Amino acid sequence: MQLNPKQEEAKNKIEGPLLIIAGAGSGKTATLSQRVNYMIKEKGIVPPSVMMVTFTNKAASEMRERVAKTLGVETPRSIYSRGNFPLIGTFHSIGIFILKEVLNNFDSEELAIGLKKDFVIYDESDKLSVLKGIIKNELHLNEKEYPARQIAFYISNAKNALISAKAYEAEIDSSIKEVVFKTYLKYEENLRQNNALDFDDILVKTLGLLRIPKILDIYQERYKYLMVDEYQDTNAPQYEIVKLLAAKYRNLAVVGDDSQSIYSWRGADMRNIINFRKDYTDALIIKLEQNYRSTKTIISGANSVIKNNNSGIKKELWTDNNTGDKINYIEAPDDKTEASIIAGIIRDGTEDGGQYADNLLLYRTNAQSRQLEEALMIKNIPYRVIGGQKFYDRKEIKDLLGYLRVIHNSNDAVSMKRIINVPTRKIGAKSIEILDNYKLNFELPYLQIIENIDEVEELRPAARLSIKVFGEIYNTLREQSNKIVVSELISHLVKAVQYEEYITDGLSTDEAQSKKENIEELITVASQYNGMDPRESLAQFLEEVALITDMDTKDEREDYVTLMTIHTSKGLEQTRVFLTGLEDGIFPSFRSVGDVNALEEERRLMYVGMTRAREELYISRAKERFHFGDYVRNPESRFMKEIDTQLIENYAITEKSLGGTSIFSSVSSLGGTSDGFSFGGASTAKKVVKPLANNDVSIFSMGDKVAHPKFGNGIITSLTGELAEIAFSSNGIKKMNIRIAPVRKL
DNA sequence: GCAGTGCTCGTTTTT
DNA sequence: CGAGCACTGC
Repeated sequence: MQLNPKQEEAKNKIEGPLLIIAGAGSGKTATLSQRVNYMIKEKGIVPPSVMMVTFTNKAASEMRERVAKTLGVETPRSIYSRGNFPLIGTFHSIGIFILKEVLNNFDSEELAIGLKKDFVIYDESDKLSVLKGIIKNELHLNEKEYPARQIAFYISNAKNALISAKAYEAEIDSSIKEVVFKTYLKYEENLRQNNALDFDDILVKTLGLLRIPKILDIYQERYKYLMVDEYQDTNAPQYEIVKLLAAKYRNLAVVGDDSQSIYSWRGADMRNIINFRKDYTDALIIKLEQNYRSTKTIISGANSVIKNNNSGIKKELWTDNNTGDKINYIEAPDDKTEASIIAGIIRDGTEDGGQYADNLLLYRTNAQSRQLEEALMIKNIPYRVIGGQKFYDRKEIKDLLGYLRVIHNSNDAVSMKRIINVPTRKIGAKSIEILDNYKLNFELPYLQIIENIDEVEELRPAARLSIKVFGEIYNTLREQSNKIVVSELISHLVKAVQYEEYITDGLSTDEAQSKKENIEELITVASQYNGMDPRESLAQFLEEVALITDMDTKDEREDYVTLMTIHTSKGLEQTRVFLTGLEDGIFPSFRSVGDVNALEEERRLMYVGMTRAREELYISRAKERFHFGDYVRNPESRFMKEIDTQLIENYAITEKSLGGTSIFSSVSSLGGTSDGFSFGGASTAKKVVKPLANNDVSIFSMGDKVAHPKFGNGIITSLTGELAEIAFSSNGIKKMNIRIAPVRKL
């Protein structure tokens, strides 16, 4: 791609500080990748001295791909590209990279950051379980009064503001903060003992290392050229990390758009980009305002919304593209109809030769995806939901990862508690509590306690025996982890602990099948590390799964509609975009309406959503929405009123566009009795309300094999009229009315 | 020790 | 409405 003069200028400015204000769709990625190319090919800069920070793993891998192409080398699959290549990753992945490298080369006692090598990363639920334990068992407080989620929120905010546990004492101005302080102290101690860190710590600990002069020196000397994308969304630790790394050579290019700053709730501070020129008074500032993505209409619409914000850097997006169609506004009577109209438009679009993949469906909150999914299912439209309940949050995946984590680090108490009795091996809550206390008092890894379990006198002999049995499995797996790569280790582990038997028992065949498929997928992901040193493959795999999100996984094989939150869509673009749920209370969120700053952030979110569209933009709202158990009527979103009316065309709701709702509403009115059936095609199988079956009894006879969604497969052992006795292979004999039961002949 | 049941409570947005 | 949780009865 040929760069325009401003992009060219940004490409050529290599030395010294540079701020690129890159509007939506202004060719930022092309500029950045060509800039890297220019540095290396024209300026003779060695690739490993370049560091580039992106916002998502997906952006990082795309950038790696582009850079690899221009350099004519193979794309490194991760940040550990030992070869002659720039370091490209998110703040978090680069942080882990630095932490691991430093901990492998320096004495951890000397570094004093409370972390040793082979650390584990705790996710949200791990964090909550630690906090719950502290609140309940150590502080003896009522969890209802002090919910772990709320405490976690305070602690996370403190970390993002670089306030340590000790320093938090100065923050106390309420009884809740008093509790936060106490919990925070114990939480940090707990992490240290488990050799674990949470997500916020990745940045805080990395910063801690870089504050050590001799460490900082290494990284300043190695990475002399720095680039940071989405700079408007950096938080305090990230800002400090960049500042330190850039302090010596000052070759720092930051890219961003204050109009697209949407993460302040996560500690991001827009002032970092606005004040860049104050931090680096000699900075060159380049504004990329020409949009190559969208029609004139869409750009005008987005501009008319964002101009209602007061804060920010002055700029205006413009385009040479066609005027294009008007923005379609759908005002549906209710949320079901809203979804159904959208599904109808998508279907009609494909009948005219379009692709499902041309459509992007956006919403404010993940919960809104449900209605849309149902409407798509009814019309048999393939789709994929990004985000929401993530693959790695599923029980079977968390269980197996729990095993891998305790194999990797036997100090990891959270994972140990998770798996020591999964599948059940008669190690109950009481025994786990005794082990826990023992570990806490003697500061021993689980491995050692288990090996010397006979010394734990509080345990009954039966419990001791159960733990010994577990200990043998655990030891075998640990030994194997040195000999076989992680993908094989998972297969072994599934067999060793009889995990498949565990999921087959007590679950329907459908559920068990989907869990098995998930395990298969996990093994597939892990097999990327085949051929590596076994221990190293385990370590890297665990790191990957800790940092990866759903949106990072590539899926280019099929034609499907994509659904995601507006936040997740930042950086993406699509031919036709639907922005749904434009109602005050939903978007903007009811939590923001009273607060000017929060409202401005919501408006920026609206701007982000609108500017995702290339050709067609649909905006929709429902006059009535089934929200919390009953119907609510939200007024039209204030953002809708901010769009120039001349740009809008009201979508005419016809009989045809309503078609398809009737089937579903009659079904859902039955309520109550529901049986899930999975929908083929989409990867996320969802439940749908289904009426009672009305089977033809005459097709069944004694000895027939049948399938039941709850009980699995079975054989009809007796049949009198409609009443059948069915022997299920894993659920025993059940009596049921075969006409209305959800059974299927095999 | 564990499954099954009834209860409560809740909802932004994510690396 | 539904996930998650405490409680109860084996």
